[in-house]
Order: sequence, then structure tokens, then C-alpha cells
Amino acid sequence: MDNTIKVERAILDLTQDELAKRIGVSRQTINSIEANRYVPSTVLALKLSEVFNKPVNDFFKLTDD
Amino acid sequence: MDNTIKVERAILDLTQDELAKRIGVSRQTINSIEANRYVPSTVLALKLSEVFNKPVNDFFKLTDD
DNA sequence: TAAAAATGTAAACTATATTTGTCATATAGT
DNA sequence: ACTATATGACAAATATAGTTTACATTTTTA
Repeated sequence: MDNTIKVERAILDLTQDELAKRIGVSRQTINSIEANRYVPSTVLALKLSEVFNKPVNDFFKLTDD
Repeated sequence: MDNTIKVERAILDLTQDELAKRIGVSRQTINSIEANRYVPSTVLALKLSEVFNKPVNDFFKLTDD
């Protein structure tokens, strides 16, 4: 799984903490997702989709592994 | 969370078991998702997106609760 | 109408997402 | 230099997702 959360966040000029608050998770959750330490739930992905105003597939991509 | 997996599956004329095999999960996983017993991971949602050839947002929607 | 295929559901279990707490580092402004 | 802000990372604990097994019910088809 690859993601471009960091880019989307930069477009909106949000800090990790601000984004986290907007979707109701901890800052560490955002940080861990950006660092590819884990993949978020579909609910979280859809909330990010709302904030970014883009479909989930735009910022989450499956990789071979 | 609402989903229209059952409809997408019908469009492709797949059984729960066939869809399950295509994305590498158990039949019960598909059944449980269709029955709204739980929401799948983003990885699974993206795999469904591949099979259905539609963005995740097309068949998964956030609800108020 | 009987057999086979498809679906629904539940309990126990395993895997993973998320929180909380904490520390380190880097940067910008005073 | 000092302070505040933003980020990266990690470990332990908790919550939730997903698997397996098993059995029941419905639907399809021969």
C-alpha cells in the first residue's frame, strides 16, 4: 500500500494534528499512516476522502506486496 | 457505513464464494460485509475496487452513525 | 421432490488498527 | 539562547477487523 496523504495534507496546508482533529483520530495515527507503518480502516479512508474532497483511490494505491 | 457490494457482485454475476476467491478472503468475510456486520480494511476495499472496476467511494458510503 | 449450490449466522480465535504516553529532533519566531 | 510548533518514532494497551469452523436456511436445478 502506498499513499499520498502527506501531499494532500500539504495542498490543504494542514498539520498532522489539524488533520487528525478534523477526522477524529490521534496525531500518531496520521503520522503512522504517512510513514506507511499501517493502513487505516475504510471508515478512516472515507473520512480522509471527505476532507481532501477526492476519491479514496486517488491517495491510496495497492502495491504488489 | 453502507455498501452496495451485493449489487456490484450481481452486476458481475458472481457468488459470494467466487468474489471471495478473487480477492483472497473467506466467503464469510464477503457475507459479513454485505450484512453490514463489519467494514473491511482499506486493502480489501481497494481489491474490491479492482474487481468491480469502480472507485471505493462508489460502493462504500459513510453514514451518520 | 431430492440433491446441490448459495446464502445467513454465530462463536472462538488471530491479526491488525488505533490510542495513549513518551522521547527525540528540527524549525521558526522572540 | 529560549520557547513553541511540527514531525518522526516506538512500546504497551485496547478496540476492532478478519479467519476458521460449523451448522442452518433458502434457492436453484436436475
